[in-house]
Amino acid sequence: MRSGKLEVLLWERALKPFAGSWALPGGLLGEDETLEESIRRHLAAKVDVRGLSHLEQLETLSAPGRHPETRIVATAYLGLVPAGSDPSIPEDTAWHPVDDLPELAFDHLAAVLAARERLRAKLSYTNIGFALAPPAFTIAELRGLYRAALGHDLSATNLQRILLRRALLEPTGEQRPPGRAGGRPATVYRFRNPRLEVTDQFAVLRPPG
Amino acid sequence: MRSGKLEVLLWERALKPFAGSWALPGGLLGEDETLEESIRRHLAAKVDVRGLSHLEQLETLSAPGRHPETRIVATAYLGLVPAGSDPSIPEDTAWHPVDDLPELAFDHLAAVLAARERLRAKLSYTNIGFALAPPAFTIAELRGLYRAALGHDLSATNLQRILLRRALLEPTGEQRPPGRAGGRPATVYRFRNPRLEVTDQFAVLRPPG
DNA sequence: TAGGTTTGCGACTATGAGGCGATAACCGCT
DNA sequence: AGCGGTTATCGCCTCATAGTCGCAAACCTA
Repeated sequence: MRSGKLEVLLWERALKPFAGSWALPGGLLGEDETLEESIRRHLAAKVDVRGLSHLEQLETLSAPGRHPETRIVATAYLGLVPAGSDPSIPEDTAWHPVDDLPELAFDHLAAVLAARERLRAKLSYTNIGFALAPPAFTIAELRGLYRAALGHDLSATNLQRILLRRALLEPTGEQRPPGRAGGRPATVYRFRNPRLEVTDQFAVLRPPG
Repeated sequence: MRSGKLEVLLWERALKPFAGSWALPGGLLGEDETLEESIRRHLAAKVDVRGLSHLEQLETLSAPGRHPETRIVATAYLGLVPAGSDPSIPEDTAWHPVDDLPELAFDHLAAVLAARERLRAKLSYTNIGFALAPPAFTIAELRGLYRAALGHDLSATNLQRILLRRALLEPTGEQRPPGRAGGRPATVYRFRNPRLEVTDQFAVLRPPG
């Protein structure tokens, strides 16, 4: 989450094939590592992986022609970084809004779209917001994150009640002072559990109206 | 679904490694095929794949030691066959109840458990029942399938209303005559759409009481 | 025709999402 | 100090849907 938008870290390819196109970070699987270890290893070459708040497997892409030269089967992962953390990234990488992507190499567009779908679905029935949110936040700030990730607006009242009822949030005890225009100070919350947790409620978060 | 239980087709390994253990059907990915094509090809060697009512990718298993001799990364798929269809299978394969599995080769137990979880979850928010049910059925029969797949009982009244409200079922117009003991004849239903369809309702089907 | 059995359906309850307005708690300005 | 403006929070209401219960429908056998 950067400046109110859901963004993805892309890497500009210098070599053929797809030179000049943007690609997801990744690389070849080593002899003695799992896929997740491999993802973390390749990602560590680009960003500080300690900032990674969540990592989960998506689907495996296997179309024979997906790489124009050799046969490569790729497994896509969804990795999340909390909002506000601004890790330094190399020259050849950049954040791109998911809603306004450049031309992507290979079938990486499918992977990005699958990732967004997975994220949207899990926002409704898990506590995956913890991976998107900073350590502490107000309801209004959290609403902004959910709005950007879900792609539609939602009621702050409703969001607060749902997350509190599911016991996913807890107040830190602190308050956020109001801005210039005044207003009641907002209570600061944090996610109770910093690991993925599935709710027994499956109700989707809907747009108002 | 066989005799009221959720079962999985396994293949008894003759060769090492894991000789004598049971394994999921499958095989190596060919040079010019997708994973799904490969699954269908290997499956065709065991059963009539035309009976396959659903096929979807699960997760990709990549632990370096999962094969004791070579390095093999495997992608697990969930395939479903409608109840009542009894395809002929070779000598070295057999159906095993998912709740009472023999010793499985490699990490195939993890794949089977993941498949069962995926199926249970999708029964609640998709029409995946179509892949488990025969072409036509009564509510009581469908309830039996759901009970076996979900692992718990559920109310026939509730199941009927939910599936009808979501417009997943439609009556065929026929009726099933009652058995020996009598009783009101049951209306026969079928699934409206023979392809996977995600409901906007995410409520989980709960056990009674 | 009486009694038993299974299915179907309508009425009721419970729960949680979503909407709306009142109130709380701050600001800046007069 | 008082007042209008602003933002956050909370309580109450409505609505949709899941789940429960019991009765009526429609069949059987004796």
